[in-house]
Amino acid sequence: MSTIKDIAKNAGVSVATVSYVLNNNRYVSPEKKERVLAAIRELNYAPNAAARGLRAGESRTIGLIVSDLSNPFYPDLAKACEDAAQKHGYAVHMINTNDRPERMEQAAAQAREGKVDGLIVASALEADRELLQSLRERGFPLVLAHRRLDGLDADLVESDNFEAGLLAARHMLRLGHRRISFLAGVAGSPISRLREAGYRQAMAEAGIDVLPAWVQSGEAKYAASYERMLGYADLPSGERPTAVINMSDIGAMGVLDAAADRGLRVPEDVAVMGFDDLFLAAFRSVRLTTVRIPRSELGRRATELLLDRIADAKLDRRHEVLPVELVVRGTCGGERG
Amino acid sequence: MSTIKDIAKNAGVSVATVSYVLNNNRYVSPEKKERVLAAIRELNYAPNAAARGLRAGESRTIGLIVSDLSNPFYPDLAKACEDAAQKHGYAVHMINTNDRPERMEQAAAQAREGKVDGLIVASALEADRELLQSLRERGFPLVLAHRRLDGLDADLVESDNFEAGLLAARHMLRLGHRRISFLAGVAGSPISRLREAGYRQAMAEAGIDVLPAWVQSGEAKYAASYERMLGYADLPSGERPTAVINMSDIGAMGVLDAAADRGLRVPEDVAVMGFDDLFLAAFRSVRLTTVRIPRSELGRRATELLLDRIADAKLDRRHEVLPVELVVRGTCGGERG
DNA sequence: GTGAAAGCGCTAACAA
DNA sequence: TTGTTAGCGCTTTCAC
Repeated sequence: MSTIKDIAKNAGVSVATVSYVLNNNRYVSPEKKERVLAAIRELNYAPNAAARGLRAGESRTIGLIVSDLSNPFYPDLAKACEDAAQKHGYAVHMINTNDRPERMEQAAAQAREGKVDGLIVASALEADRELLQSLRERGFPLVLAHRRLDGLDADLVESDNFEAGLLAARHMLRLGHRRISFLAGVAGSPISRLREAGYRQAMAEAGIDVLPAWVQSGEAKYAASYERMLGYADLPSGERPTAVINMSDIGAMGVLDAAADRGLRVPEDVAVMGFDDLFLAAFRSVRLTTVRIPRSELGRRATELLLDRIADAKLDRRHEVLPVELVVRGTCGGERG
Repeated sequence: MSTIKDIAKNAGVSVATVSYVLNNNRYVSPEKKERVLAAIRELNYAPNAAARGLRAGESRTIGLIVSDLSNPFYPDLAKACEDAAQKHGYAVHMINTNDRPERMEQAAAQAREGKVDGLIVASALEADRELLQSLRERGFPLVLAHRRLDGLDADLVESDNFEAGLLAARHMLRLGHRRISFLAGVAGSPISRLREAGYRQAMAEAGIDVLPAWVQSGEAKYAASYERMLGYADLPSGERPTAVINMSDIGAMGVLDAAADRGLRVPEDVAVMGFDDLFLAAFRSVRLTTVRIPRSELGRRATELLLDRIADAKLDRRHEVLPVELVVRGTCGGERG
C-alpha cells in the first residue's frame, strides 16, 4: 500500500500539496495537480482510513444494531439505512446481536473505541438500557429505531403502534367478529404494549369485554404462535376466538399453519391478521391481511436523525412516529385487492 | 473521550506502562497495574481504534459483501460469518450491493483505504471480476463465497451445485417424471450453469432428451418464475412439463402461486422443487421440496479461510465444495417428513 | 520494571 | 502557491 509520501515523492511535491488535491481545499497549480493525480493513479493510492480517522477524530461510519437479521423485518430497514448513510458519505457497520447481551456490549465497545461515530439501535431491549444510557451520558450519538426504551435520553423513530393495534382490531370488528384474540409479543415489549392498547381501545369502543384468554404474551415467532393457535383450536367452537391478531407476520404464519393442521378454514372458521407486511404476506398461497410497518422509512429516518445528531450534538431530543397502514388480503375475508 | 495520556496522568505512570497493562505484554508491578486499571475504570477509557489501527496497520475488521440482503439466503450466511469472525476478535463490516457496480466499487475503496483487512464476496458478478482481480493483484485477502468467478485468483467456498442439480432431477425422475423443466438463473451464472449440468446429466442417464422449452434462463426471483410457470400452464397438458425445478426457493414460490392461479394442483398436475431450503420452504402451507444449500457453513468457512489468508498471505489457493442435501417435503408428492 | 521518544499516515496551521 | 512540521492516540524499541 502506498502512502501520501510515496505520492509526494513520485509527483515531486510536498505531502501537503498531495493532501490539498486529495481534499481539494486549497488552490494547487494545474500542473502540480495533474502530476499528483497521475501519481495517485499510477500507484493506485487511497488515503488510509485509520490515519484520517485518527486525525479527524471521526470514522465516518455509523453502527446499526439489529437483533435478528434472519427476521425479514430487519434487512429492509438495514438497506434503507445503508442507502441513506451512503448518501452522506458514511459507511454502515452492521451488528447482529441475536438478542445476546454480550453482543450489545461489543457494539458499545466499538462505539467507545471510536469505530463508529454513532449508533442506531433497531432492537433495544430492556436489558440494554443501562449500557445505552451510559453511552448517551458520555454524549455518544444514539438513535433508537422501531423499539423505544422509555426514559432513555435518545432520539427515537418508531411506527404508530397504537394506531396499528387499533386498525387491526377495528378491521376485525368491522367484519363482524366479537371474540377477537390478540397474540401479543414478549411481555413488557413497548411495541406489544402499544399495539395491545390500540386493540383494547377498539374493543372498548365496540363495547366488548376482552376475556383474559384472548390476550397472550410470548414470542411472536412461528413456533410459539403455532402452539398458541393449537390451544385455541382445541376449544369448543362456541368459545374459540373467531379472529386472531398476531404480533408479527411470521407468527401469523404459525397461526395459519396450526389452523390448517386442525382443519380450521381461514377465514371462515378463523380470521387471521399479522403486523409488518413482509414479502411473504403477499404470496398467493398466503395472502395475509396485515398492518404494514414502514421498515424502510424507519431505517432511513433513523439514519437521518443520527447524522443530524452527529453533526450537532446539542439538538433537542426528537421523537418521530411514522404512519402505519392496513393491508387487506385474504385471511380475514373481504379481500379487496 | 479520554486517551492513554489521561490514564497515565491519573495513575501516575507513563503512557508506556498503561499500554503494557492494556495489552499485558510486559511485566508491570501489581501496584502500578492496579492503579492503571482503576484509572481505566474511573475514566471509562477504551483505546482508540483508529490509533491502534494506524499503528498496527490493520483494522481487525473484515468486509462481507452481499448482493441482496432482502434475499433470505444471505442473512444466515452473514450471521455465521459474524459469529466466526467474532470468535477470532474480528468485527464484520457488511456491505449490501443490491447488485449495483458502484456499490462494489465503494467496497473495494474501503479495502484499499484499509478499513477492512480482507473481503468476503458472497455475490461476485462477472462485472466485478476486474475490480476483484486488481485487489488480489495487490495481495489483498479475498474469498469468494457461494458464487465462483472462474479464473479469479482468490480462495473459494461454494456448495456442490452440480450435485444439487443432479439430486433435484434424479428425485423427479425417481417419481416417474419425464417432462422435467429446469428454470435456470441468469444466463452465465456459474451456480446456474453447474446445477443445469447436473440436471442434464441426470436426464441423460435416464435417456431423456431435454427439450429447449424445458430450460429457461432468467431471474430466479418470484415474479419472473411466476411468469414462466404461467407460460407452461397455457401449454396443452400433453406438452406441459409435469415437473418444474426452480433455481431458488423464492422462485419456486412464484411457480407454486402461478400453478394455483391456473388451477393446477401440486403435486398432482405439476411437481415443484426449489434450491436453498429457506425457512419459508418449511411452512405447512408451502412444504416445498428442495435442495438444501448450506448457507451458514458457507459463511463460516469463508470467514475461516479469509482469516487464515490474512494471517498468512502466501497460503496456496483453496477451493472448498460443501455438500448439499435433498429435502423432501410435499410439492413433489412422496413426502416422507 | 519503567519511561522517553519515534513513528504509523494524514491534515492543517504557519511560514515563506 | 507551496512546503515544513506538529500532532492526532497508540505501540514498541531502546535506554536506564
